Amino acid sequence: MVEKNDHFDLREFLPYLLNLAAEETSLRFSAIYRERYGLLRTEWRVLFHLGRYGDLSASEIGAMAKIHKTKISRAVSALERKHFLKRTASAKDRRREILSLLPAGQAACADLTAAAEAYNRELARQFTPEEWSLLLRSLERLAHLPPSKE
Amino acid sequence: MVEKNDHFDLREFLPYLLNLAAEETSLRFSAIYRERYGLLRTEWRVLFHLGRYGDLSASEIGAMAKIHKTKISRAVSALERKHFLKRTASAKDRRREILSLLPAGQAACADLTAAAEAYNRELARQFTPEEWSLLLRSLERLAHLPPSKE
DNA sequence: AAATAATGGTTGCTTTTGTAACTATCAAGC
DNA sequence: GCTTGATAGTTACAAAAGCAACCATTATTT
Repeated sequence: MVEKNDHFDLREFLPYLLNLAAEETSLRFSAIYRERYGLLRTEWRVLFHLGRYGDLSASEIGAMAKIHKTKISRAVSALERKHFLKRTASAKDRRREILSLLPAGQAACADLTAAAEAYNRELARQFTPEEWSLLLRSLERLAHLPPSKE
Repeated sequence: MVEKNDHFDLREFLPYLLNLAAEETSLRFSAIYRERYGLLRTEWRVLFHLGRYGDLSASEIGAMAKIHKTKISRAVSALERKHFLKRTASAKDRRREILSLLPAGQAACADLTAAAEAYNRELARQFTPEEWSLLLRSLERLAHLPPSKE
């Protein structure tokens, strides 16, 4: 494991570090929604968006969460099979489907949101409040999200 | 797009932000190694590790980069097909294969490493030096990497 | 020394994702 | 009103990843 003369280390390469950190932190949480409700990551995200922002169409969710429409389509089907949501054809535009959570979906969403908050707080404990908020803001910038107004 | 009364926003959820940022920053760089050399992400990582740390076995790379052995196995086969590396059976342990870069692999690795450095500098320009180094250290901590000694 | 366990690596099968083509509906131009 | 083009969503096919079973070899146990 002798190091070469070159100076550039993968551990200074931001995309690499981001991938490792993302994988590491996602893993433990994905175990929760997988074990409790048999959800996939995209399904959890769609569920969360519906619970958080109310009834939305598939493409609205896609725009907000940057998920491709085929992934959303499959996630919606899966959530429908679980009776977590229902579709309602829009009256004015019959191409669109309004998605709304059913009681089972709302319950799962509330449960998982609480778990997500707890997990987030646990992650935050590794940092000072200043480090934490700087970290979040830096990631927002890298993800090209509009800065949160808080 | 009316917000619910609840307070927790996905944009404060670290795993979500990490995934978005990772995807966003990986995308542009993956276009480079894909277009120039037809490499997949795992292949690029294996190539880089060999270029950076010298001859290694598959499982050594896997341990360093946290990549599963089947992914490595297939990446090594692909790199071998491209004549980017060769395998040498270890004398003392005939199960192990020492992987070493061939000239074509070294050239590709040097080229891509330079591109990675340039891209990294470009990303770093979005931050002050203090923010940048804090970001890297935070990600290392989240990824459970031993802190870099620099 | 034989049996058992552990390690390095590959392969086959299944699940998941990505890409592109497709249907259906709506919007715009002429 | 018809043609063209855009949008919402689904589906089919291909690429990639995950998982488990599988050789071959080495280490360990008795």
